[in-house]
Amino acid sequence: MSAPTPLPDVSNEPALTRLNRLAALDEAAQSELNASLRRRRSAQARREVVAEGEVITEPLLILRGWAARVRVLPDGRRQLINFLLPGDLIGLCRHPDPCTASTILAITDVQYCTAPRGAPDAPLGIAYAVSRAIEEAYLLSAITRLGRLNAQERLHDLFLEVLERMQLAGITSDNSIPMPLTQEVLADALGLTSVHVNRMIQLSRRQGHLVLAGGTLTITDPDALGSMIGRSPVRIWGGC
Amino acid sequence: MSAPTPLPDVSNEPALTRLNRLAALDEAAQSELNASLRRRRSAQARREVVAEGEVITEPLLILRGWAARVRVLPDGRRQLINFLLPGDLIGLCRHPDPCTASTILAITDVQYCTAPRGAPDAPLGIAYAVSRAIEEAYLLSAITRLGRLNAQERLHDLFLEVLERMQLAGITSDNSIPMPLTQEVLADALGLTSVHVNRMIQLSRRQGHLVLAGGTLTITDPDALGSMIGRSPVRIWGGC
DNA sequence: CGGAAATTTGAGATTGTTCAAATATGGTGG
DNA sequence: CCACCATATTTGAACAATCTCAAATTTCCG
Repeated sequence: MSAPTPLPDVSNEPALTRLNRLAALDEAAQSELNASLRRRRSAQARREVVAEGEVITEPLLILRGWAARVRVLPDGRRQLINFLLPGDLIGLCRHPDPCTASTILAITDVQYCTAPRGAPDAPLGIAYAVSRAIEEAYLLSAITRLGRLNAQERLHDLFLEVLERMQLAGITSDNSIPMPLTQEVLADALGLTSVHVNRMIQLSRRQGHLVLAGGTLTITDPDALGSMIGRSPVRIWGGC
Repeated sequence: MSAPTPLPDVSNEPALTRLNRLAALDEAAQSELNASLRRRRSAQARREVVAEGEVITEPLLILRGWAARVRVLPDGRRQLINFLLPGDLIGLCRHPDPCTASTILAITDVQYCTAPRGAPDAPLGIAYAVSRAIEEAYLLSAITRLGRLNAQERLHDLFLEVLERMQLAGITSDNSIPMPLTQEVLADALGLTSVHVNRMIQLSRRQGHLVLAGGTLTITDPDALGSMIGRSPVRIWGGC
């Protein structure tokens, strides 16, 4: 009954699931990825994965956990620019890159590996390109979030973004996701105070928008919540 | 004494100045650009250059005036995501691009043209890549600006960004720039109210940080102002 | 069971908003 | 050159959102 060796195990590696959805990976890509996956490194929570100004020699692929691109002001104020989830890439610099003055910080314990080189036209390269484009779209969303949404809306918008991204990576299929973020970390991402984040979470709980307990976040009705703030999911193949 | 015909006239086209500084353009690139430049189109202030969701078939190059990428919420709130100045490119999509749900709005009258194709390794393609990278760096800055700076700091930070970019395009060499933006437009870029923007401008005037009158902005001491908010100019060749 | 970290609560201080009106400013036609 | 209009800036005062600072509580982990 023993079947021939199947394709490399993609079943439970969110990073593979995600890349595979961005562009159908061929066998070459799969095996390169699997080779990389085996040489995984890890970073402890609160440690820097890539320090500010450090020259990234190779792009990295997040496998497990949450990291974030963070910028710190001289007086200590801190802004989390974006979260990096399994399947996200770091330092994919297409060309001479103005060395982005930002640090990559492990929010939880993080596992990552070197992202195998992908020729621009190979499936892997296409997946990378799509990934970059998606990342940029989320950056634009973050600007609108911080500029024009109020505290509660910001919270909802961020939670919806994370849900959407987790679903893409196959980490969840329903409306629940792991939520290891401290209210303080959330505050630094939302441009708010942790005290105020706390109050907004409680408000949203009372209103039945979400359930947040025991490290799990459930969003009652993502579509309804999204339409309240004019949020449309980031589309993967929008044309262009 | 008549010299041989010089290279195409780059002397007073900010877009050429900028691209030429991002990557030394060879004669081929110069002449392609000049050909494009001659077929310039224009858009009136307050008109859309590219409507939301519209498929961009060709990348565009801004030649004169100010445009902005803008996102509008269902209830009318508006966020200007970034400004597009002479030499900036629109719709440089490297690959399948999640059709960015944002509109390009002409803030002033704008002249633009089709950006000539640039092979990835040709000088033009390199200039485009650097341009993209710079744009992304400014997006990250915008997130920090909106998330962690207060009203007056946001104003200063934005003004410094624009000054920096205008200098790169050779539009100004001192610390003065044209400032055609309405306080209302500034407010939409800064995530503030036009009333509050007004008050912050007056405050900065009183403190001697800037002079703003007659459509011209002068920043008294850019370096000093920048260091007050931990702002470091975006570097063009940061390694990587 | 302890202790450190995270969440929650309260009350007052700030910052930024809202609404409305007053005052420039710039461009246009006469 | 002036009067006039539309648009942009400026001002005031009340209000709302968010922050700050401290002090409980609760939760998590060993």
